[in-house]
Amino acid sequence: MDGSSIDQITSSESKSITSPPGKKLRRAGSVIIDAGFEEASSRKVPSSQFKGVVSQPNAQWGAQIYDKHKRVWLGTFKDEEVAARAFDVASHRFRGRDAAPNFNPLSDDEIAFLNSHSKDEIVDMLRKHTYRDELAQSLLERGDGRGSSRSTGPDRQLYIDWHVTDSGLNGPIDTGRAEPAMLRLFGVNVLEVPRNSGGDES
DNA sequence: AATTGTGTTGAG
DNA sequence: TCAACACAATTG
Repeated sequence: MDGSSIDQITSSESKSITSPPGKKLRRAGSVIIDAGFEEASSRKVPSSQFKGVVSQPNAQWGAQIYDKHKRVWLGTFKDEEVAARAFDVASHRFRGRDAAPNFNPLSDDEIAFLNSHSKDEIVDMLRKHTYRDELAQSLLERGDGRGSSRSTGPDRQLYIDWHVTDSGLNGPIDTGRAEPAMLRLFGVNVLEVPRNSGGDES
């Protein structure tokens, strides 16, 4: 596809945006648990406070949802929150409005995206950790279909930062080029960087 | 060997 | 429906 020069992340010491991808970012507005108690001998992993999230023996987190007496595995995740939101996504897709999400209800855009895919597809995305990108991709290509020609402008690049939003989108978004307005509409911080910067990131 | 995902059980 | 636990299947 676009094998040539994906996105050169210009370092850009701009203060408006936070750290570049690859760095662990702090999340805001999340629930912080206090895992204060631990038994002396038992190595039992602490149970998750989130629905649909189970701890794995390896100190990771698994997400699962039950559909018709059957367990549907949603994959394993490094972060408890991500696993919890994976459940939220699946929950919305499986049970529609009856879903009991761990976090805020999903945005209309995301729900529309969910409804445009089968359960298996959504589960597959979650398990392969590609849901976020698929969702972003879908939203970026949406619209009136008229502004798409302009989005391919080669003289600008977008640096996209992320943070946890109410709509439930998090993680880095890989967009070659897209309409900033579209991204902002989705609650993503977008910084347009002129190409001549060409800095490197540390 | 390490990790993921399933079998299974038991509680709500 | 839900998750804890045990362990088989899978992956590196």
